[in-house]
Amino acid sequence: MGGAPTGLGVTGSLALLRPVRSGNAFEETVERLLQAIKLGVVPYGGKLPPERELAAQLGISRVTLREAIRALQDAGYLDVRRGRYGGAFVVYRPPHPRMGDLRRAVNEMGQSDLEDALTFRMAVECGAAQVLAGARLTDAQRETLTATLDGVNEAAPDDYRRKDIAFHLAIAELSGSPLLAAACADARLRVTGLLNAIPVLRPNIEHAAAQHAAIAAAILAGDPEAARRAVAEHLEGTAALLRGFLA
Amino acid sequence: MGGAPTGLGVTGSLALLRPVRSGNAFEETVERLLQAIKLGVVPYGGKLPPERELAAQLGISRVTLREAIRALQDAGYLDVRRGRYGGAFVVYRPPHPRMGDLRRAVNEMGQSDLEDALTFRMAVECGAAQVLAGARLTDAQRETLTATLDGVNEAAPDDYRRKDIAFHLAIAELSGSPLLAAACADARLRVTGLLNAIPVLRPNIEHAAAQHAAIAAAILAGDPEAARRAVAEHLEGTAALLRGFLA
DNA sequence: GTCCAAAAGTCTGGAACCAGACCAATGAGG
DNA sequence: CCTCATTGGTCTGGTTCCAGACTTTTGGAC
Repeated sequence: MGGAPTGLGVTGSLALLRPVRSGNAFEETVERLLQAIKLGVVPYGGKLPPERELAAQLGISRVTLREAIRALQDAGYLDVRRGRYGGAFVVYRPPHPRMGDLRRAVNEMGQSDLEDALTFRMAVECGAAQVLAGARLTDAQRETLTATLDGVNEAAPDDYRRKDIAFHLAIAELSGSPLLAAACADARLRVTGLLNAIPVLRPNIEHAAAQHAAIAAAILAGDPEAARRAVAEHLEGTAALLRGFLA
Repeated sequence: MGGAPTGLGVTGSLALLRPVRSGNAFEETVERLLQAIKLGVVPYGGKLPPERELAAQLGISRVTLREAIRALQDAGYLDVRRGRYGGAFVVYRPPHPRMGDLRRAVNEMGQSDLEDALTFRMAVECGAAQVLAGARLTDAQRETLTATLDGVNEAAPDDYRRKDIAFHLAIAELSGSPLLAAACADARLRVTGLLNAIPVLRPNIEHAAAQHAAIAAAILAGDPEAARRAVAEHLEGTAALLRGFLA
């Protein structure tokens, strides 16, 4: 095997020579909007930004955006009204989750993709918590953290997921690294569909609440190691649950 | 402003409604290939994969890939030869670094960008090492790790950076999470320009070698905590050096 | 010297996507 | 009731990008 020098070999080339484009602009857009709806970024009854504005934000043409909106309209997620004060309104309530949905959702995703997403999330969220705990926090930062923590604890069941997301993302954003925050958001997105299929039960909430409190406490106490461990423990729980549903 | 309900507010919508396409396929491809060359994924004298294969990996058409290759050829990075045993060969050597270059490079980058990149790198590389140390390693994985470690230690000065990158990326890729590997590669890319501007001196190499050895040992011993700490210590060194050059 | 496989180079038709101009509907406010 | 700003709906021409078939060059193997 003379051949050309292979450099780092497979190592590195896998990461660097990965696909440049995620794929089809239309499908990608549908997926994004669907995530925004299911995550509650745009709540029930809420309105998407005007087409021209949204198209600019997403970096696509209005035509492509409209196709995506049309698809979601046909699928019953959106109600589009024209005229002033019109727009694309969210007409979708997340169904109350059942364990059967979860099993289906987990198996829809490939096993390797699930493992990838869980590993990635574990790494970046632990990293964010550790960084944040190691930083000198301002009063405003401390307040934001406790406020979002309170938000989860006081959330109505229908709002629980949204508040939970807000707490996790707050840690990421407070870390002060936009790159790290984006990575955490991305990681969360990849498991959102699955987490949404987990019923929100009182014991789970209480369990999670204790872990959330531990995370916040460790961060506020400035103990990076404890913060990292607390996040790891928290995420390990849901990760194990999801893994358990693999065929 | 009555308006529509805003959901998670800025949090989340920033991440969700970000651009779907990174931009122009051609430019994106040029950038990628350039990174691969500068990172040493394809070393001096080495050959890029055949066009058809590479196009498939990058998820673009051969036409677009060829345009990118042509641009790099014109810019003097590649030498393209046809016929069997032909291909696109790397004709580029990173210039020998001087401290003046480093100062300039650091200040070219914004302070916040530098801080962001360093934080991000710290988080994801620590995460990767921790994950890898916590996994049950196959013999092949162990061998890959020790082989890349030996690679750094035996590297000629001109080749040191490449081998160093190979070692760091090997840890990321062995973690088994493509997402995490991509994040580590991305993080490394953001500081490559700076690291390349640091002269490779014997004391630095010996210091780094000891830290590399500690990292590998912790991973092979299956001690996630030690692995994480070893990586943190290793990265903290260069991070402090770079921070010292801020205006 | 001839053959052949592997690689770059070329061409074509079509699909996806875009930018921008223009049309149509809607409902609050005068 | 009328006006008008705002929003979705439509159309047109052009650019980018793609999939695949085909051609040419090259150098090792026989």
